[in-house]
Amino acid sequence: MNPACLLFSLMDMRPLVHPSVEDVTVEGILYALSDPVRVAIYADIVGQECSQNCSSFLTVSDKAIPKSTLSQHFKILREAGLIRSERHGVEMHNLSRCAEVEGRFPGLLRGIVTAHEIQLKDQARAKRAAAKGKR
Amino acid sequence: MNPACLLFSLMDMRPLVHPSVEDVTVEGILYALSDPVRVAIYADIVGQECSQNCSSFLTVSDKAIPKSTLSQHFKILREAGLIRSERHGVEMHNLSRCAEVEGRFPGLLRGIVTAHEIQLKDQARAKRAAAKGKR
DNA sequence: TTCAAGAGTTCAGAAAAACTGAACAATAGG
DNA sequence: CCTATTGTTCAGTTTTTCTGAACTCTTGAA
Repeated sequence: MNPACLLFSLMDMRPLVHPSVEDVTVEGILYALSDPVRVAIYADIVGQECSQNCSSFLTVSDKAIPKSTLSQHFKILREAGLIRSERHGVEMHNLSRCAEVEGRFPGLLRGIVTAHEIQLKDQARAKRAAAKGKR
Repeated sequence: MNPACLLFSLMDMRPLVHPSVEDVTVEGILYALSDPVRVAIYADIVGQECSQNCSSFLTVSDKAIPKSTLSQHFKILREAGLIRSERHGVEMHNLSRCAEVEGRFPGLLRGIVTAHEIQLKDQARAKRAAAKGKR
């Protein structure tokens, strides 16, 4: 048994599970980011300089997300190795592990985040065009 | 109604659905490639010079896949915009649309395929190390 | 110490999605 | 026409995801 796990179980704490970089899988990353809500959350965390707590995502792209669902989304992002979550008092700080993942899979996350940005811009442009066509 | 669709419906054929490049989504691509079987199929199609039919994947990485399941996997890859399928007589030829997707999302597919290759190499190395430890 | 409020997690039932055997279509070659 | 081959569709089963309710843990005030 891992000494850290033993310590944590003796202390009756449930530490958050973070895979080590070598245990991160491509499938896990792709699966985690194949959900619109999760990729929006991840893009936000990557884009922000300071870490974000979970509840700041109770509404993502004009859609209300129940906090139990949000908790699952964060768990999936965390266990895919995409983010690191740390308790700070009553709330959680989430920060991206993109540097680590970049070391193992160069170009992967950059490609995904860039593609996501391109898609957002295209959607915004299409929306403007549709609005212009109506009036 | 799209004239091509009308023609096809009059002819009672069911053409395969291929989204145009601008309708391809990041989520769709990530979802399609988040499955081990599908990413293996896709990597194979990308790697091969000539197009492959579906049944050549009835066993993927030492695992037998029912052909109904395989048909669904190909449908998902196709409707994500990752491959183009063409009937040639009784069988289907599948070829990659990576050049088109590269035009819309530069670096995305390269990053994913490269990451997949890195992971395969790491797994092979870990396997060799485990075998060496045993004997 | 006790109480209340806030952030997140866990659980279990409901809803949605994936898997797959069986039946089916479509084609090529006898 | 008959058969073999390739792939699709359908429906029932299995698996996964979603989410409201109850719960834990921490902070801060009384």
